[in-house]
Amino acid sequence: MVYPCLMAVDRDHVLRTAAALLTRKSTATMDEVAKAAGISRATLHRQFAGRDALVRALEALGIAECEAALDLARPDEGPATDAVRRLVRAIEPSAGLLAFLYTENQLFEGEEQNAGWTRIDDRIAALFRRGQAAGEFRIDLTPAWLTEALYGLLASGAWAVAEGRMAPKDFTHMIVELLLGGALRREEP
Amino acid sequence: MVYPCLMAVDRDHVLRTAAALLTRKSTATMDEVAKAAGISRATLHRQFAGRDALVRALEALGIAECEAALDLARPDEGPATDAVRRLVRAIEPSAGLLAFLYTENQLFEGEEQNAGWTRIDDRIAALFRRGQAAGEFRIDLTPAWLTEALYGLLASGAWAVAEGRMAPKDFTHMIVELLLGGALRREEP
DNA sequence: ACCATATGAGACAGCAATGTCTCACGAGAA
DNA sequence: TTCTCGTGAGACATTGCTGTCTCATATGGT
Repeated sequence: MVYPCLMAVDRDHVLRTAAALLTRKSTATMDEVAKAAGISRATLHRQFAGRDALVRALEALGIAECEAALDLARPDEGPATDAVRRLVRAIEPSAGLLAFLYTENQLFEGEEQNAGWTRIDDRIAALFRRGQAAGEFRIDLTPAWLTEALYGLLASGAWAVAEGRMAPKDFTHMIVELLLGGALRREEP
Repeated sequence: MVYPCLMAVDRDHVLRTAAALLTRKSTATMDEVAKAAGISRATLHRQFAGRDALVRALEALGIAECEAALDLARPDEGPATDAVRRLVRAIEPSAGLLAFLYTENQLFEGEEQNAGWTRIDDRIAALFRRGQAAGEFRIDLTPAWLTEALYGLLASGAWAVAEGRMAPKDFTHMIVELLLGGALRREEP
């Protein structure tokens, strides 16, 4: 019997290595990506038709991880505040990849973006909208902007951690507290 | 009499055009930059030795505009809350350029970054620290993170406006309210 | 042992952008 | 007019990355 393709595991490894590298250096060469993954450029090119295909695959990975994080966070259950905290916590391992894709997406200006992002945007925006409807969140900040801001804060946090300006363990707390509570000190109750 | 160089005004025009273009398309060619500025590639090359020099000049411009915005915002006067609002308002016209440089800075990973950014970081962090000392801001979010988050929100806001997902007039309000107040609805006093 | 398949190494051409050059044109000063 | 200087247009070589190819090797199943 022939097992024609056990590249699946390798493919995932390459993808994650590439994600880690491109997060740090978004202009890394195919050669650098290959070296980082411990394979030759030829093999890299066999698995991903070209740099474009690699980025697309990373995009698909990012989308899948976001969806998985959303599923894990149960955004429809309990207080929206807690759901947001669960979401950030679940999405933390993917934050670096997300930060890369967030800036890379600026390149896709002409073309239509992957429908997966729309789905994710909608699910996150729905969470914020639910929080507004429940009276937890203020209504003068639109769900779309809160979603956008969440992406921005995730990217900022990922970079801050990557460059050693923030301790990894503070990631979730810093993002959630700023996003939800803001910088202002609350009045004592 | 000979007037050897009235390129100063042109240089500024080219710089601002390049900033506007690179904000939208960060991989724009020297040729595209030149065409956008209404000059030939040769002239562009005469004013900026190369693409690197152009980006450096844009960085200097961004630093100068940030410093000017900080001066204008008087970060040491009055409540820190108001100072932050003044700062965001003053920095709004430069937000696009800032967003470009914010992502471009990820490229300078190896080299030391321009000292100007350190100065600006320090001034903004000092503002947040002052707010903390005055009891306006909570102390569990570090000034460094608040500074980083401000950059991230400025970039997110600039992109949201550029892509039509946010009205330009909402820019300052959305950023300041989220940064200071957060998404949570405040208890009625 | 034998065969199949994936891999690594490297050669190769193509391409896009860069940086440098020359030259002709035109506006402005003398 | 005449001279000068900045400019635009384009040619040119160079560079770095890409994508494709071949071939030798190693690994793993039969």
